[in-house]
This record gives sequence, C-alpha cells and structure tokens, in this order.
Amino acid sequence: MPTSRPTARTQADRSAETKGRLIDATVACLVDYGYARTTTVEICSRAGLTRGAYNHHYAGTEALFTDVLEQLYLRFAKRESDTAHDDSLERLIREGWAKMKRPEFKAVIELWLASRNDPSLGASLAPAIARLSRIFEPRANPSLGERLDADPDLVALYRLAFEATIGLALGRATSPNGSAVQHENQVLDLLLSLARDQDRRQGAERP
Amino acid sequence: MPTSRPTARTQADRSAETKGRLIDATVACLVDYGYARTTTVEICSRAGLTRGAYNHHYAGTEALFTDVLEQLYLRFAKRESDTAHDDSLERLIREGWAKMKRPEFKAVIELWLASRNDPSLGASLAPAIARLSRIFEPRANPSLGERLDADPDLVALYRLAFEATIGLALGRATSPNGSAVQHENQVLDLLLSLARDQDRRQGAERP
DNA sequence: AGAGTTGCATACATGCGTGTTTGTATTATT
DNA sequence: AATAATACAAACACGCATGTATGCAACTCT
Repeated sequence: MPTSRPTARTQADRSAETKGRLIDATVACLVDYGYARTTTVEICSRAGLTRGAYNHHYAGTEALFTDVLEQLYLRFAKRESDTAHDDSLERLIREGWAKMKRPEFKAVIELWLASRNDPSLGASLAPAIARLSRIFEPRANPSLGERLDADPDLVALYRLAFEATIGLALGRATSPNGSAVQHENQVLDLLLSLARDQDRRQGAERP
Repeated sequence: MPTSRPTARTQADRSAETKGRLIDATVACLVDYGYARTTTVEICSRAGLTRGAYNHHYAGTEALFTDVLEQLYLRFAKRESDTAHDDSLERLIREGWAKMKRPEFKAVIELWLASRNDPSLGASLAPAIARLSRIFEPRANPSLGERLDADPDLVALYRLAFEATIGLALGRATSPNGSAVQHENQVLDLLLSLARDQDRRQGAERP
C-alpha cells in the first residue's frame, strides 16, 4: 500500500501538468485580451506559476504559441460523434460551425491572424494551421470528396459556407454577448437549407 | 505675382499635410505589420517625421488611431458611381466586395479587431466603426430597405453575403498573394447568382 | 542512501515603445 | 517690426515585457 506522501508524482507528470496549465492560461488570455495584449506575465499569473516555470519549458513566446496551437488542433480535431457514413454537406457545415462557435476558437483566430503579420511566427505556426484548416475541409470524407470533384457548384457552396461561418465566428469572437445569436441563426439556416437542396438533388447518403 | 518664397504655406496647411502623412503611414503600417506590431516609431519613420511631430498633433496612440479610422471611413464612404436608383441586392454585394477587396480594408479590420480586445480603444473607435458598418448596410437605399422589411429571406441572404465577404477579406488580408483569387470568384459568383434570383423574383428596379 | 538530474522560483539585466520636456524655426497677430 | 503662438525636432525619463542567470527543492537512478 502506497504511503500518503503528498509528493508521489513523477517528473513527467509534473511537467505535463505545468505545461497544460500554461497552455490553458495562454488560450484564456488570447480569448480575453487578444494576441496583441497577451503577455507572459499574465499567462503565468493565470496559471499560478512564475515566469521561471514558463521559461524552463519554453524557449520563448514562439515556442509556447506553437505548442498552444498544436494543442488547440488536437482539441478541435476530435469529432464528437461518428458521422463518417454521412456524406451530406449539411452535416459538414453543422459540424464546422459547432467547432467555430466554441469560445476557444477565438484563440485560433488570434494566432492565425498574428502568424500572418509576423513572418517568423508564421513559419512556426504553419504546420498547425495547415492541419487545423484540414479539419474543416470536406476531403476527409471520401464519398463527399467524390461528389465535390463531380460538381463545381457544390465546391462553391462549401466555400461560401466556410467563409460565412468564419465571418460569423469573427463577429462572435469580438462581441461575446449573445446579442448576435439571431443574426447567426438567420445565416446558418439559409446556409443549411441551401446545403440540403444540394444534398437532396445529389442523393447524399444520410444516416 | 506671388514671390517664389519656399515657405508660402499657412499653418493650417502644414498641419493638414503632416497629419495626412501620419495617417497614411499608420494605414501602411497596419496593412504591413498588423495592429500588434505597429509602433509610433515606425509610423513616424515612414512619414518622414519625428515623434515630436506626432505627439504635437495627437495626445497618444488612441487619438491617432481614432483619426485614422475616421479618415478610412471617409475613404470607404464615397461611392464610385451613382447607383441610388438600383435597388438590387446584387449591386449591394458587388459594391460591398469592391470596397472590402481594397488593401486598405485590412487596416479597418485590424483596428476593428483591436478595438474589441481593448475596451479603452473600443470606446474611442466605436463611432467610426458604427459609421463604417453602415456603409455596407442596405438601409441606405430606401427602396431596398422596403424589400428587406417585407422579405425575411432577403435579409438572411444579405447577411450571408456580408459575413462571407468579410471572411474573404480576412483571408485576402492575411495572404495578399493572388493565389486565392479563384477561390474568391467561386464564392462571389455563387453569392451574386443567389442575389440575382431573389432580385428577379421580386422585380428589383435595375438601371 | 548517495550523486546527479529535472522542475520551478527569485532576482537581475536589457531592449523597446511610449509619454514628457526642452529648444528652435516658422507663421500669425497687432 | 515686435510679440505671441504654432509646428516640429531632439533629448530625456519611465514603464513594461522579454530573456538570462542563480539557487533551492523535488524526483530519478544505481
């Protein structure tokens, strides 16, 4: 029977928890203050750590942000339900918006925009950004991919949906009060009805 | 006949030119570096002035950015052609996108996003932002406004178009190379065809 | 149980961006 | 023409956000 020593944690565990807290705090700062006003002091303060801890695990802010975006990718990559057999565009839009709607998605947007303005940061974040954008692409579903190859109109509709939901997410990120929810629903409903029309026309396989 | 004295300029002229150069330099910095990496030193350097000049005309960065956004509003507010008699949604989308497409629109986006992350800046920029958003609203045209009041679907389509073009502008702002122009055209063409359908159905007045 | 390594805190040092002050030339006022 | 006010430059001083040591405690290995 293990004794009740308060320090029964392995080094790897301690590192993992510390890094996790730093990452969570960084995401929170990006959501609350945006990239421009996010500082390592505030991050460490929120994480309940000192800047020494941060600097022990990360060489600098770029390394931290890179790890943060990688972690965000993992969070957004996991699907909530198994819908591989549903190749409808409607489902793709629904799931995409469900992800962009989440508050942490603002952190993704902030890092994405910052990476474009800072070449050095951009180089570091490029892989994670590429993987993130792949999450919202329809090619993950082979059956839907075939439909897209066959029908250019479907591609256009998908892209319209992507750009519009990005726009909605941006507006949501900038005014977190729920005042714009009606606005969002109007756009979403229209997009979904357009997608349904296309899906029905092409006989998409639905569950 | 006025003598050829090199200093025949009035004080107001000097101030106006200096402020104009500061504003232009600020816009250029916002476009090139984004809000986070825009500094007054770089602004003054680009304007060919010292920081003393900047600080003589503006109390601080907030005052400068406020003036900049006000100026940007004026630039984007002026219509290129008289189209008051055309109440089609298609025209509204076309003109809106024509504005968002312009490179300086990135400066608007940067300031808009920054204003949301910084409450103090947000308060200063709020009036200009409100006026800017009004540029893209359809209520400017009374006839189109009536159609929108009568038909909720038309409102949804307009909002979809606005959000989608904002998304496109954001993408364009972040990757200024012309690689995405095909992408843009696909989305735009679809939007315009949807708008045309609605316009035709309701018998919009066209020139 | 000892030496060696890793995790983290404290304190220090530095660069950079901003606001402030002082000084000088140009324009306006009378 | 003399005085006042304005436009701008140059130099200063400060805060703040990084990055860099140094030191101690916790864990790992043999």
